[in-house]
Amino acid sequence: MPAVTSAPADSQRPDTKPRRRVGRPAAAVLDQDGITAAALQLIQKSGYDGFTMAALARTLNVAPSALYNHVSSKRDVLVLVQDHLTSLVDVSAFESEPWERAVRDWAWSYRDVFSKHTPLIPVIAVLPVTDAPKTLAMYEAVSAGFSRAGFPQERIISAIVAFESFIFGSAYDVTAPADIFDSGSMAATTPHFTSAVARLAEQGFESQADVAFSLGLKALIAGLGGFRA
Amino acid sequence: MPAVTSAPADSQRPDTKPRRRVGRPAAAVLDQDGITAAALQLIQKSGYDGFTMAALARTLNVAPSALYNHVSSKRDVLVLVQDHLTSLVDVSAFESEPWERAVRDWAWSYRDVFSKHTPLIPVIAVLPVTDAPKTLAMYEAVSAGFSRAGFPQERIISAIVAFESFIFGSAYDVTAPADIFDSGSMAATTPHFTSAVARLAEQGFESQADVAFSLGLKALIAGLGGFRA
DNA sequence: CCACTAAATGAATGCCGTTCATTTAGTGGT
DNA sequence: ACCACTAAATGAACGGCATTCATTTAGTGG
Repeated sequence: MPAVTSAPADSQRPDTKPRRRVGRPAAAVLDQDGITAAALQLIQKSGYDGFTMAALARTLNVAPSALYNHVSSKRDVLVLVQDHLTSLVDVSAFESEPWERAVRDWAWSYRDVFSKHTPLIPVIAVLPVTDAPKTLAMYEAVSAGFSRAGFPQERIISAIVAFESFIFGSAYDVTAPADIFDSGSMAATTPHFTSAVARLAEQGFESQADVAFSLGLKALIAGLGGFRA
Repeated sequence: MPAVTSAPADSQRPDTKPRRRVGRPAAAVLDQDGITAAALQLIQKSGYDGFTMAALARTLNVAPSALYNHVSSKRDVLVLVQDHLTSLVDVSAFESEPWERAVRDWAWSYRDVFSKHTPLIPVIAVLPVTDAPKTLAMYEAVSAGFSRAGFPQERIISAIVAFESFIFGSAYDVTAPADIFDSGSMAATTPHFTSAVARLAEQGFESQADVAFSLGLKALIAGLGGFRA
């Protein structure tokens, strides 16, 4: 028993409104690059909450379903955006600077890019590199830098993964509210923690996230750098 | 003009089915602990995709809307689960072992717990500690350990945050597919990376994620441990 | 005993991603 | 010049989701 939505069957030629375009347009309106660019713009304007297939389609003056001729899911769009963003990560220092400085610059740049795009982190973290050519290019540049710096081949990937893990985790920190560690009414029962938080706050100019990132990064560079021949 | 859904108005007392219970039950069926336990069970059985308010309600033999008497949103439930899971993280070594070993045990335990719950990471990472008492308790235990080990007060929080960032990032790695670094058809254009991947694979027994985690953790412990008085 | 409240129901709402039959404008082959 | 084919659009569905709300009812405290 189908629910009849009662479209009046008596309209012979309704033409109450000028028929909208349907069918193949003069030239293709959409392609993956256009979709990626529009997605990025939309995300910047409306955030990841406002990033819907419907909203994306609207900015492209197209029906939502049209997107699916060029992309197979919303996740696909996120992968495209991710890959584009990764191409913005600065790996140039690997070709001019000593390893320590190169890693440091790369790590900061990487963190800064994705701290504005943390919803992509779960996507990147498990994405096969095959699906993201620009990401693969970044890895190549970094691997080459590690290799040139004298890293033993069999440690390179592990070291990069360690850096990346730290970078992704730190990207979240950037977005955390400033008072995240305020223990409020529980302060009395957590004396060590509460005092440590107070001590940090009372002398902190720099952003908390930046201090922690700087500290950890230095440790990783010193520790992992020790593997070089 | 409300859309009339045409319920036949002629049924005086339909009683086609025995009326379901409605109204206040003998005793409250739900509370936050019960919801948390059920949520955790459901997540373990059906994963985070299968974790719906409707599904959760079903396992509790309750209408979905009933949950909202005890919890204000789905995110709330996730916070409850997160806090419970954090109480499973082992901090006991801070009371018996030297700092290096204690941090190591804590970090592995922390990573292992959340590698099975990565969808919670975006939640934890930005959650004020006030909203999660057991999480706060973990921080207290860890802060106390750092303090006892001679860490300067104003570095404690930053050091913990650095560890945590690394831990969260590494939790994602655990869930990544084994062939995530297979460069496929692009292998020719990424020689350094491809060879490094091959070298790692050819000698690797241990899980890739574990190797990277172990390496990075050692570096962080060595580097950050240097701050102790 | 009665007013009040906590706690349940189920119907409705408004999104969301995705699918599908259908339409149409170019394109390549004969 | 025609025609078969295809790429690319449309809009109407669909099913699922979190959440809201009026309503009902069983205990509870004064």
